[in-house]
Amino acid sequence: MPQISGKVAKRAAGRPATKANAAQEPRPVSDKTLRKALGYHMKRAFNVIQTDLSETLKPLGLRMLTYTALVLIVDNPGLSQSQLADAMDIERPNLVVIVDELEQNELILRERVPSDRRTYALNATLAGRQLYERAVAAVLSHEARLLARFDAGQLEATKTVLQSIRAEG
Amino acid sequence: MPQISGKVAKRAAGRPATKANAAQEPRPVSDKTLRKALGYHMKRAFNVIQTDLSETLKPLGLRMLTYTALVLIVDNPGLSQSQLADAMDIERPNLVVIVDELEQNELILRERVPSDRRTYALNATLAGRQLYERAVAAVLSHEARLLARFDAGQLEATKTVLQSIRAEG
DNA sequence: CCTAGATCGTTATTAACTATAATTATCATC
DNA sequence: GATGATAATTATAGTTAATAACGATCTAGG
Repeated sequence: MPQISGKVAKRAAGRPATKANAAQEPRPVSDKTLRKALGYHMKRAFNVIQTDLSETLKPLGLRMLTYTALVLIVDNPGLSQSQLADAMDIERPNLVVIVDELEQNELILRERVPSDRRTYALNATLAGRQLYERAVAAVLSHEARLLARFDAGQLEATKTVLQSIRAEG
Repeated sequence: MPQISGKVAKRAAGRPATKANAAQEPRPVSDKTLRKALGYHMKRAFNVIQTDLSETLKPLGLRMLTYTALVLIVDNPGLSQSQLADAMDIERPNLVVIVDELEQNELILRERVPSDRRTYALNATLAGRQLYERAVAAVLSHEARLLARFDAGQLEATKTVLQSIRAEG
């Protein structure tokens, strides 16, 4: 899942520029057509953010999906796996292993609810809530550093666009 | 790869609201903590755009990766697989099957270059260039429809932020 | 009551994308 | 000419996503 970035720079730096290859100097690959689409920029930017996020979470023993699930469980105590899967936009079968992992790490509990014995009420343990605090702080501070150079107006416009794209579906 | 979206709406719509469940009406799941991070909005927005893109490309027999590769090959005739992999930010081994697929569909050619017989010069066929035209037009018009409601300033700010994120790595 | 249909969590399976190590052929350099 | 680097490839494994199907349970209509 972590994606390597910045290879173009590595390539460009590592050229000895001898007489032999001076002629066919590897001209940088043009992405003039791709860059007309916002989705292209979004994929590249998302790769960067996702890699950064993964490295932030790794020392805490979390991945992006387990982080997302843990945060939603802490913020919404007692929710069901179906609700959680809906909130995460993933299929119910794929959530099972995520909840399994959180449960095995004793970060959450699957509790039976008497009124509907088909469902589990998901609740975080104390350790889960403590990890939540550390993980959320780490994620936000990491991202703040990554976005430090932008002004609030730019970020607000970006957030607005991204949110509205999501809303339309 | 296409991700289902809009499930929350489906769920909310399908409730009969009888006496029994009126009490524990499924309150919408709160993402108040997650939404503090721009990466969260980016993932959701990217899912929407990616799903839209995949559906746009499917009738043309392309996926996101084969589309990206085809566009870069048409725009950069004769480039090598290493250059292409670098431009796409994927590992060289993973590019092989993509180039295989484009070649089997007779959209591109792997041509030996005499000056360096280790590399292939990738070039699009006539069919490849024709499909390129149709695919690029389809992608841009689809995205234009998806982004129609935003003004140019918002989109420009978004593009600037996304590009700079990518540049920093 | 009680049967039919729906929902919840689950298993199994498949496909797509990503990442790493190792191999072969070729090139560059000393 | 030997040594090391590069290009493409093979093999492999890990992660994520999508679908079908099942048992248990709930809901609704007769």
